[in-house]
Amino acid sequence: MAKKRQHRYHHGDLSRALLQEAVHTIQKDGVDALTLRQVGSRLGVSRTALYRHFADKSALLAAVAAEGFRMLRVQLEQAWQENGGGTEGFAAMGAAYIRFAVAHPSHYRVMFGGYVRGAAQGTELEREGGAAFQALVDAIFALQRDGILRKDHPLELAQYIWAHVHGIAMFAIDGLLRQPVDEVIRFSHERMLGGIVTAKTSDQRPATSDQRGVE
Amino acid sequence: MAKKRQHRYHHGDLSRALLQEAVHTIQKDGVDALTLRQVGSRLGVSRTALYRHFADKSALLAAVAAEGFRMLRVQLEQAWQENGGGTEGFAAMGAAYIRFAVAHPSHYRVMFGGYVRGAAQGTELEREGGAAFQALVDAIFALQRDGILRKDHPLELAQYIWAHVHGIAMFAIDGLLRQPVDEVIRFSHERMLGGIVTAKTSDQRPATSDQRGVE
DNA sequence: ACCTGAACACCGTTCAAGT
DNA sequence: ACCTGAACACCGTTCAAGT
Repeated sequence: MAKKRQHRYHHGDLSRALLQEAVHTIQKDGVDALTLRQVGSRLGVSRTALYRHFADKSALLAAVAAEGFRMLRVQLEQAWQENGGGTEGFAAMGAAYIRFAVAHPSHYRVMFGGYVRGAAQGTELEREGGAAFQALVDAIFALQRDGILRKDHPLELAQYIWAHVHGIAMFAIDGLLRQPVDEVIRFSHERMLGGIVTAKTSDQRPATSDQRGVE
Repeated sequence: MAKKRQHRYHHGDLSRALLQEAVHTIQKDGVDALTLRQVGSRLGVSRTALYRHFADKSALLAAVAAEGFRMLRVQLEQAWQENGGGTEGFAAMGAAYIRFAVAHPSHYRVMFGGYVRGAAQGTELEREGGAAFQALVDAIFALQRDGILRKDHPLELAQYIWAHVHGIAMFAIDGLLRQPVDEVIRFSHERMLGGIVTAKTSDQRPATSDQRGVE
């Protein structure tokens, strides 16, 4: 519709606009279709204007990923707190994770697509990613303290749980889930807590010596 | 190394050579660094020779993914059978999955990197991917029949398990695992079977919040 | 500071032409 | 059938130059 050409400099927050436009493009056509030139021209800006705000293309993608981790962390913390922690909060957190991925697939794909390999030392991305993971670790601490979860090494347990929701999230995004996502969330939560072996009527589990070998 | 220029046509199986060279490049420099021109020139072949064997770049990647799924399926079936099925076979299968991903990260990344979106209808890729998944479903059928696993909907259960090993595999490939991969495999298998809730059925509240992981 | 056009060294893909 | 070089329409990135 013949967007009027701006001969003035880009007014507001170009950095933010570039980020949004990149996310929008990835959402619509995939990350491989993202070109800096098109992002610029969509915004009525020169194709090199972007370099005033991002070092290069991978820096733009790193910014997308960092934003994604920040949004994810907020969702996770919110889900935990609004449900008062505990088993309820844990379930809500898992659901929030998967729903975030489904709601923001382009962010999610960039976050875990390996586009951000080398750029991850001491950057905003690393910080935000670590903070999101920490939100889960904190929840696990609390659940262990309250005797709800096993007293495994918290980091190992967090990794176990994160890997699972990550796998579900990726399948959901890729359209590989055969059941509705809410059903998968429910099933996953239940089986994650209780395991997948046949439910014994008498006793719970064989005796795996009360304490696991430390370290 | 001044590879002698071949003025004759490429002798043997160019299709196979292209595939191998592509995998090698992805392994070394990542999938974004893969260029058809370089693959051709590495093989001492014109940069358009590839189009006699693959429709385009995404077809080449689809072939990499299909090969990956075929190799994975073989590994899974072998692990299951060589361990005589049952709980042992199941554990071996999970370990084989993760070890495959670690041993062939470039295949694995292409298999699940979303590079193969649209091209997946009725193709070799879809067939191979389906066959690999079926190997897991077959094992689950057997485990349910033998009363080892809960009688959940097999597909749902297979998806639950696959999502988990997939998540672990991705983390392993991305270098995000904080523990040795074999330890993660052991831990995952144990918790997947038995769940993550506190094992104690009797009351017993001994825990005075023992040593937390000091990370 | 922030933006610009021109230029460089690349891409994937097509196509008429060779053997 | 299989391979080739030239050509087309793109890229990311750099840089001297504008305001």
